[in-house]
Amino acid sequence: MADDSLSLTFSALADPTRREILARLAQGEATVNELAEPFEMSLQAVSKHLKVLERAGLITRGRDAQWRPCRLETAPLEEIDRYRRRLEGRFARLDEELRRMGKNHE
Amino acid sequence: MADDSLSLTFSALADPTRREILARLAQGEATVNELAEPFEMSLQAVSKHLKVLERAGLITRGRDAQWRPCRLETAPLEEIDRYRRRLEGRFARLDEELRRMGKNHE
DNA sequence: CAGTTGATCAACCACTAAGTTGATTATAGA
DNA sequence: TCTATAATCAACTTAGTGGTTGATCAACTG
Repeated sequence: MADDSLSLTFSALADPTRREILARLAQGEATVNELAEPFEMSLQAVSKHLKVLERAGLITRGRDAQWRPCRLETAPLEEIDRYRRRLEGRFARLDEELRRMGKNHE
Repeated sequence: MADDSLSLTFSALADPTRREILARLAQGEATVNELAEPFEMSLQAVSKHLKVLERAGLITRGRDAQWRPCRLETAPLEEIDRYRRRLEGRFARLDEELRRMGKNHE
């Protein structure tokens, strides 16, 4: 996979398990064990998912004794939103262009 | 990879080549050859990328003789935007909650 | 210190993804 | 009909992902 920040973010969000983890973190900080609890998979697997989310900047991890509390970070979400708006914006201008030319682009 | 629609969309967007293709399509329809032209890779590879984008609903393909003109579709972009807003919305309410409780959550 | 708990590291396996080349299909045009 | 062009299909290679288990590290607790 490419390692630019948009690719990392989109790729991190492309997994349902990771999206569930983020949904949980939107309710507040949680430890690895707490995050792993709802899933069938092993703790190690969840730990790997967290590493992916962390690399994408979607979470940060603190330290509290032997716990590593995770928290959601929204900066990458803002970045994908800017990407989307840029793309849709260009497309909208095209749409307008075609309309001005009187073409039927439907 | 999971085959739910959010996963398909995020996964499709996680590749820089595919994002370049979408950027090109935001300027207007294009054929496979036209889309492949800027890239070093083979035509077949680009054709595969288009299949991924099509499966995610990010493009549709028409037919014009032997050409298969591609066009951008924005519905999946709207879906990821709704996802983002939902997630950030929940997070914002948490933020508010913590503020009401007088906690320092920074 | 010994034991327990939280979490990560390491090695491995099965599957998928992204690229290649070569063959094939479909249409246009001489 | 024969050839050229647009695109896809098929088979294969390589590398990466998501999961497993077992070992290890780090910190609290008796």
